[in-house]
Amino acid sequence: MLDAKFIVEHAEAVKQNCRNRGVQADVDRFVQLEAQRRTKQAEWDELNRQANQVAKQIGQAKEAAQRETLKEQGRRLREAAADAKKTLDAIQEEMLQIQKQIPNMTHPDAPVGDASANRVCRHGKTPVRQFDFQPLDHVQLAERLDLLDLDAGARVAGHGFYYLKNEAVLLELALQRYAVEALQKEGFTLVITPDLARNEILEGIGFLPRGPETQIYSIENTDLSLVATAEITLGGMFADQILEAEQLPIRLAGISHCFRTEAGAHGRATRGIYRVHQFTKVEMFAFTLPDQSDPMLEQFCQLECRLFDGLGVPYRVIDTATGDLGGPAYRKYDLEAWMPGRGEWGEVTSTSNCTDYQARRLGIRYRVKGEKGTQFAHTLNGTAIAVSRAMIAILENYQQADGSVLIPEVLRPWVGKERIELKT
RNA sequence: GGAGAGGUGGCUGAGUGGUCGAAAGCGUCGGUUUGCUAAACCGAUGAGGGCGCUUUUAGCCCUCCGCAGGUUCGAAUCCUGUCCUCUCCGCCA
Repeated sequence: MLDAKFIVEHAEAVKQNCRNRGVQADVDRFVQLEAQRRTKQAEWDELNRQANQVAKQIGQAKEAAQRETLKEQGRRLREAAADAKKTLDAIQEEMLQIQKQIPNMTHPDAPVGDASANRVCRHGKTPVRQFDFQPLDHVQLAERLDLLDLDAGARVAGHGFYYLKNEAVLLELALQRYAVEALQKEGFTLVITPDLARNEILEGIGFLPRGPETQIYSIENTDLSLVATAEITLGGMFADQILEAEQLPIRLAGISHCFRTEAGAHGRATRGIYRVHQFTKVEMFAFTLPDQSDPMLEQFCQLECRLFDGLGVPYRVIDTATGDLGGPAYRKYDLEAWMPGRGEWGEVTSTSNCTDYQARRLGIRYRVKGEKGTQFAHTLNGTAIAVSRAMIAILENYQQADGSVLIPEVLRPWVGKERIELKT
């Protein structure tokens, strides 16, 4: 969420930003409501002040008759105050609805336009491999190597679910271990988060748990949902907390399962485990001071690059265009890995600087010693490893002419072998 | 799941209808003292919003004692709901 005062004072910039991002939000109405809110707020304050004054007099009044008169007066004032409050609440509710639709402001260097304006800003160290045979996609590979059971997944839980088998299980664990150890060396605090969270937290991060378009599975008769990413639970860790400035930045590396309904995504890249309802992800998250968030985004992006360079997977880095940014993001980089079987680049990581947009909703603040008041922290998130997609990239890039798949060297200590052989 | 206790400021913790945004202690910050440090002493020290001022500094008002409602002229205090924490019992990986 943007600050209400900021919206009012920079209405034109906010409107332009909405246009750049292709978002409809009635900024003018918001500005108008803010003026009304102030008036009503003043009215409510004044009525309360009077009522408080009367209440004090009653405490001191000696005569019963005088007390009764004052009581009546107090009653009327409280009623009037309640009315004013009702109007005030209605105004604030309408403002909140608009405010929630307004996306974050955008980094001046982010390309302006829709998804076609996305800018490739760099490539990984590993070159795209030229095959001297027809490469298979991960589904074919997994079938031949007995790594995946999509049929059983569908039978048990429906389309979009899957069983990992044999070396794929080891690969999943190895990828987690690889990411987690790398991040620990970088000084991240390791955490395993809940896989469920309160809807209030989801909303604070910027997910909508309800509605026809929702990506979120919710738990019936509770206010809980399955998390779509550990970003939710990591960001929620400090909800309503006041941090000390010297604690920042705080960097967390969290493991969670991720659950997504993928509503409306049928028919598009649905083959295999590219788009699934459940996967495991190692996620980076940071809470920073405002002037630390830009460099932190670069750091997150570099860490993602290093992880995929280490895996020996070819990738490119996308500086996401305004029209393709999610609401909370100020700037976002995606890593897209080359997936030979699919014959296209596929998103494997995503890192965003959300500035204070999430922190304002979640109440994540910091205090500077010696200064009055508190400020909202900045939050950033970034994928270290999304296991299912990383696994596709590895299987497809490391496949051999004889049908086997080499294990990336960095993962061999955990997989315990250097090659996945065809079963005979 | 059952029974009980409890959620108050950065922390500990007092406060059972009015003068309580809230004692006290700790912590933190500033000052005095001091060769330095410590101790001691003095002072300051919650958040959000509004008015005012606008060069700065004051000043004033409202809201907030987990959260949401209710009773009342008046609620941290009484009532209801809810969330959370702790203890004991049960169950269980």
